[in-house]
Amino acid sequence: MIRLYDTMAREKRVFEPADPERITMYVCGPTVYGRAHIGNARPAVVFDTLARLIRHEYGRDSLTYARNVTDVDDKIIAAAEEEGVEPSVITERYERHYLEDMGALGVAPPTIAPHATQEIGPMIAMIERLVAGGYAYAAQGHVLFDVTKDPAYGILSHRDREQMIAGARVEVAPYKRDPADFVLWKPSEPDIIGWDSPWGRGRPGWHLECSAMIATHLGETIDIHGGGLDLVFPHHENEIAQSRCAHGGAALARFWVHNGFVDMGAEKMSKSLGNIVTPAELLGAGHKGETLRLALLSAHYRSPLPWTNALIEQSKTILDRLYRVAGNSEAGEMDGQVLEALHDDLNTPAALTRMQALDNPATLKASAVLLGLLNESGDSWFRGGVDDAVIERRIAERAEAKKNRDFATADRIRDELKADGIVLEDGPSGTTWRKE
RNA sequence: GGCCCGAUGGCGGAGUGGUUACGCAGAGGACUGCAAAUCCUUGCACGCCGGUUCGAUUCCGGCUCGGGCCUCCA
Repeated sequence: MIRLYDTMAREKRVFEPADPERITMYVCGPTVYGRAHIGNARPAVVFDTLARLIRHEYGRDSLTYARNVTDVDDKIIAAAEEEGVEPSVITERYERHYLEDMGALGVAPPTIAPHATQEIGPMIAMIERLVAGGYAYAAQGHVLFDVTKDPAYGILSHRDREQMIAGARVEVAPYKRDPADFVLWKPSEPDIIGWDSPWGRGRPGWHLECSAMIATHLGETIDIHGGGLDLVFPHHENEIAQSRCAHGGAALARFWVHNGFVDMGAEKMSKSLGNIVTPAELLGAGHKGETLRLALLSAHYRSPLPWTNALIEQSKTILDRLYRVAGNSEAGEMDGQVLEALHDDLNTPAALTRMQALDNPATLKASAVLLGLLNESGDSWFRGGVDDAVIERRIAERAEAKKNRDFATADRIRDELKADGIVLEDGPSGTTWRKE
């Protein structure tokens, strides 16, 4: 029995899918205009872990997990202009990087990865439905959602219209009837990417993309909608409004799950604040993807996660220890307490704590799979990619020196290997080695 | 200004109305030629003020501080 915290209900609820044979989950994916940072990686890792848990619980093929790619967006257009290339050059490049980076973190590809530019038809159809229903209006080439027509507007973020208006810090566009109205379709200048529509040539608004793709690929009401906490308002609130109004009041999602931020210092990591660290940089610096994944899972997914070098180093230490226990064992029986922790709103820190107490290699290995950890053999983790013949020869030389009680030579050999990132360990049955 | 979240030891981080997990780092010890790894031992915390209670870190209220959203944002 899985329990999940539902942002809309503001409490943990027992997760019961509408159809256990076909569970649906949608998570807001990347806007591909730049390299993903660690903060972007958190939802990918968190929802990948949730997907693993659901599949373990309900069966390999029970879950349809969609994570979209936003490949039409003003930031993409700006990046393309800056480089003097077509937007597709930008989006293809950064989508490729995104998949590489997430793959390194052990994030499996979602079942479906819909691209906004491939779904323009259904988006236009959805806007037409909203206009026909009186929920949206066209003005100056734009189509806007009329929030006054949706009495439920604000149910996710728990704020009413007066509050939104009172807090508005942005100038209200002149074509809006109500300050809280938001764009479904916006006009494109002739030199900007766009598609023909009943309202002229233009492009879809961001919020609408997700609503349309969800309806197309997963249905009107899905089991879980996920994303970062910063998407609650306005993005998800707007998705809800669009989808409910286009679908006769059907709820968009039965569970709303949001992850907290990765913090740098006291602030959230974000591109606009300029305080980002990317998986690519960290991997380039020699950190392993699994280390970063463990670091991302070391706090509960709803808590802020302070990102520091110490965290990365601690994660590596823990992973080394887990690999020492797991060794080259095959996966066996899963540990009940690890599973129990994950069932309780994906309590990965508690699961990791329990994993560190396990001494059965097969059990540890099987349990780690749920967190996407211990994907390698112990040999591969500690020795992979190194020419062992060279090292074995040096170990033999050192053994000879030790036999002659020539510890100076023995220590010199050990130091030299250390400088190459190889650690020697003298055990009762001889010397073994591992990568640092 | 509005709405929301959080505050646990040097760091990370669970959890609980009644002996305050666990990990990392630190200290001491065993082992080692010395290390490393491993094992043992160990010091260190529940923001402040009230309230409820036999008893609160845990529940309630206030305060302080921090963070988030209200604009693109994972």
